[in-house]
Amino acid sequence: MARTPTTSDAFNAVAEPQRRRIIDLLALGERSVNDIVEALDMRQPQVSKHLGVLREVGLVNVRDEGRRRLYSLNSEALRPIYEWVTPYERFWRERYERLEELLDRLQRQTSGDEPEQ
Amino acid sequence: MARTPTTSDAFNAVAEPQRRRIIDLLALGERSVNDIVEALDMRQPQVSKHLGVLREVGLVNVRDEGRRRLYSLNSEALRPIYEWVTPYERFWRERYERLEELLDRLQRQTSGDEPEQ
DNA sequence: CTGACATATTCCCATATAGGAATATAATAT
DNA sequence: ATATTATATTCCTATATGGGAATATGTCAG
Repeated sequence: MARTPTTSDAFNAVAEPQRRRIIDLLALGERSVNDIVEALDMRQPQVSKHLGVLREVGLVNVRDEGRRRLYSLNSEALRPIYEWVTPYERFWRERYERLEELLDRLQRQTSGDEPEQ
Repeated sequence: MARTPTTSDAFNAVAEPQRRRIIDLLALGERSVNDIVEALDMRQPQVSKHLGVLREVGLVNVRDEGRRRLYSLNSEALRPIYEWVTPYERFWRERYERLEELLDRLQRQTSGDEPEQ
């Protein structure tokens, strides 16, 4: 079998850095293809292709306005990623808290009986 | 150019569903390759290969114990994903809150002057 | 209708998968 | 030393990618 296709889910669609840039831009509001091309300094065909992938996994919506096509973000589609990764946050947070506590203890332990330098 | 390599960052490493399963398992604690093979019902070589990718992007640590190799999760490496996706949560949360508010208003509006059925 | 603008599609290619199968390497036990 | 167990690596193949370049499609203006 080959690698999981980019269009198979949000995880794969978002793995490509350029597509994350597009998403980050669309977070600011609706944009035409050309807006994206200029803002991100990419070639038009590649932007269209990336948008195609994003559309296929439901990450963006499209709306026709004259001869332009306005793309907007559908943030809901990011939810599976958010929900998968969020539980892991407690691991490094806990570690951080333990570190803080440790530093605190060291601080108290050394204050007063150590000559400052 | 080809697709962004799986070993280029956590985003790409994690795009593969089997690798997420491995991560989810390691979240429970250190595991040997064979533990993973059995728990996830995968072939040993594929597990080793997936672990290689995860190792390369720093998502797991290894420790030798006799003839076994114990892999553990390094959740810190998930942080870039967490930090990228988290800001988007407010989008759907806001939408949800607006919906709640709307339902609340409708509730108040209809209560009392509508025959129950 | 024609030209100009906006977007999508097609063709090409180098590259990298993920899994299967087989085998290599490593460590331990006897 | 040899067998056994645990893990890694190699070779294979079908498949898909992302970018470049060129072109097709669509839509408006005059």
